[in-house]
Amino acid sequence: MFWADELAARLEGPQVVNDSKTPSGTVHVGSLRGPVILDVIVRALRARNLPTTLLYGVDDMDPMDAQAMLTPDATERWMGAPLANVPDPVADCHPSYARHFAALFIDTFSGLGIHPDRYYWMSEIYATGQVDPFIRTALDRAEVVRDIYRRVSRVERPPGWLPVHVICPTCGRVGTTLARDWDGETVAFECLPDLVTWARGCSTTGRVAPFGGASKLPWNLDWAVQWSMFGVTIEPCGKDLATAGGSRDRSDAIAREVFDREPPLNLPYEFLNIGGRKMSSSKGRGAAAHEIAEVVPPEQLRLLMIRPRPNHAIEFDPEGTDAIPRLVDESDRIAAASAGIEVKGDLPPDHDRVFAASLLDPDADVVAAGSGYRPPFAHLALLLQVPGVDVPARMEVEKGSPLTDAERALLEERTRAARAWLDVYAPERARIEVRRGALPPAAAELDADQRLALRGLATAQATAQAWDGESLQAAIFDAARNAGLPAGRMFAALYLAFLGQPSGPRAGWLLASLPRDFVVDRLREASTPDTLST
RNA sequence: GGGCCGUUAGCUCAGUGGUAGAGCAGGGGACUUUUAAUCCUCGUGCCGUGGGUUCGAUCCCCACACGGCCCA
Repeated sequence: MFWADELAARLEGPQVVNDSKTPSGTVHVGSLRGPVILDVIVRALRARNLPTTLLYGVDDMDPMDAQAMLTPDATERWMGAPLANVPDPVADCHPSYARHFAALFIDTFSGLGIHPDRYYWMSEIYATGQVDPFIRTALDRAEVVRDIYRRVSRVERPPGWLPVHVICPTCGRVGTTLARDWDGETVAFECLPDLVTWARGCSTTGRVAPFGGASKLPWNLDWAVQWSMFGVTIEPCGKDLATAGGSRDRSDAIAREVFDREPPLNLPYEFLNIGGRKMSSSKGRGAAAHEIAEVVPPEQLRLLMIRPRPNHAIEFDPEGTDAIPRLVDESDRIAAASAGIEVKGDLPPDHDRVFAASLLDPDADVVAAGSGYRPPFAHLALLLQVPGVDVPARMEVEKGSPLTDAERALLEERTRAARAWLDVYAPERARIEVRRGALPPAAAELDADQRLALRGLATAQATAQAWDGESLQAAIFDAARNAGLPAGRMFAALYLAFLGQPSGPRAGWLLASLPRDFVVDRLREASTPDTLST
């Protein structure tokens, strides 16, 4: 059974699925695995007719911290301040740093078919006072919180430590303040210059009532508060948080012991690793996240992330490999099989469910979606490299009937992806290059029959009227026949003469894309043995 | 130091308590007009190592090794 269906089968009643993210800067495409997994779970629950809500939170009260410094986006001036209060570094009409980077991330959701029922922003939630009762409870039970940190994670907080971060009324930082002495209404605080290494407080001291947005809870309490506030029943989380004694364990304990509520079902998931993080020195390009989203169409990106079980790490290495064409091919096999078309080889269990989960539209007709014509990726990439080829027309010929609107849209999407793939990732052998400068050395392999046929083609084309793919393709077959050469060897001869390889794209169109003089000269050159010695 | 995952055909990965599978790559073949397409055909790999349970383990248990990632 598909893993999401297995999970859904164990559950009963209404479900609230939640996830949240700190908008600390640009994110890795691997960060999308969480949202995709969430979406697939929600679909599986709804397929069982369980009323299900998908929430997505933005933890924009979190400070700009050491994590943000790992991205190229952090600003020295604002280190320690809540991300919601940091100005947008790009100045493209977002009200804050948090809004800017959250929007970048969230905008990719709909492109991947992910549509949460509701987004919430913690800065807004805090401002409304909804968190106040939880802050009060946390302060009343500060010793319990301290004990949980000690017991679960072996983290020792100083005596008198309180689980709350006041937002400094002087400098606006939240990451630099230490609170103590909760009297039931206010806490004393200090904004310390050296509390953390990544931000410098302003030394202000005072007392404040930590409510209505004047403070924020530590992240582990925030998390548990979200569960209580929204009645969350399922919340998968990444392995970085799910490790023993880690963040999730602390929040689970806080939910139980501080807020008296059983934490939601966890489903730890592994990361999506993009192979060999090293920058490609040869091309000066890296395997960066946004590049992958450009090159892998959304349906295939979803498939990549959901086909393995969530607890399996995914190693994806598109750089100079055929990983992307293979992913697309696999997707096409699953699609065809889901439409009832016979395919070779094994399929994942419940392949039609896997296919449905990969589609952007949760209500899509699986059979209709799977039975459309899907141009093979590598073949498409090849055709795109021959100038002058009418790709849609070629695809109609190969399909055997006109393309539907959906098929045309798929072709366009794939054409963009294939071009980007050739541009950034494709291995050299997937690229074709006409050797314009000189006869490729490999042409020395040509035998007498092949040379004769090439010469015949040269003679015919020197004076031919037409210079287009169809005509040249026909002329190639004619020349082969006249020389008594099997068609396959004729084509091999042409590829050796022009590409230096024994095979290539449709030869007629390839030649038609080149100047006639060059083609005729090259054919003659290749057909003359003694030119090879120079 | 702790945790999770992995270790099966060149590569990517399925898999079941009963003498191992697929895709891709690769080899071979077919094709007088889809010629890096299409079709046919070819896979004996100590299923990481060592123990244990069992009539029998790649699949269960225990160690260990190696690899990856994460937490501290």
